[in-house]
Amino acid sequence: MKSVQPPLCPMEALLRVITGPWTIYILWVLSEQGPQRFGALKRLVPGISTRVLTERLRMLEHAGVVWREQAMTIPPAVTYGLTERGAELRGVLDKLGSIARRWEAEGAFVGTASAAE
Amino acid sequence: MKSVQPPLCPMEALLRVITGPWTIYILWVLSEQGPQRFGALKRLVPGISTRVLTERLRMLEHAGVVWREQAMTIPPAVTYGLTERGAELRGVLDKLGSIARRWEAEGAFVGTASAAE
DNA sequence: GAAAGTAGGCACTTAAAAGTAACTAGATTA
DNA sequence: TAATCTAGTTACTTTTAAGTGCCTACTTTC
Repeated sequence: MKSVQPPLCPMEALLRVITGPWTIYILWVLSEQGPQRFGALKRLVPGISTRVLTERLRMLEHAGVVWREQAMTIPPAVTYGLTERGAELRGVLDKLGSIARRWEAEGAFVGTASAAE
Repeated sequence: MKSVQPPLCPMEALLRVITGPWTIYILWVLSEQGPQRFGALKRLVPGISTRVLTERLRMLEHAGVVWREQAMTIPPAVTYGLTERGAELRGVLDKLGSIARRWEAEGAFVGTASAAE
């Protein structure tokens, strides 16, 4: 038995890609700091577990939002960066971000969760 | 012991508002069909449980995205609709939606989950 | 010869989110 | 008199996601 879930929207699919606790943060870092290696990325997203970071990167890669480049050297070096699609996404996310900041200033998120504490 | 969670972004806060399985769907319905009463809304979002619908509406109301109007009649009649903030949100969501549709056409979400099955 | 560094994989546990179902109140209708 | 309608609430269960820690392979460095 599976949950019902709204079926239609491609939007749901997109949101399922960009949401989840750390995803936007990762995209943000890749966008601001440029392409990063796995370890560096992990350090730049403090608190994330390898497991989740790996999973998110796989998912983003699969959706074509980030690219992955593996150098077959012996301590393997893997680098991740934003694709064109990722950049495109960032455009909208920036707009969303400016709304978010304004709303925050207006106090929209006060008790919504993730407030202080 | 609490989970760490990325602290900074107001964006995370906003995304926490608009995500969750049914939220956008609800916003979409309110945007397309206009203000609706609770029961009608539930019928327009097939498969959702009262529990989740209530919770989402409370959260959206709290964030100032939807308004709630209760007529104190005896079978109580409660109506929900989009606020100005909700309309503003819809603007961006539309953009995100057009990206989503394009990406879908390009096959971005094929194995991302929520694909056919 | 031992330790460290890279990019994860795998198994196990825990916590959060969602589903399910039963229940409320008072007027109206059959 | 009993059932129905509205807009939920509450308790309980299930599902899903996330966190934690341990393990690998090979080379270079100490």
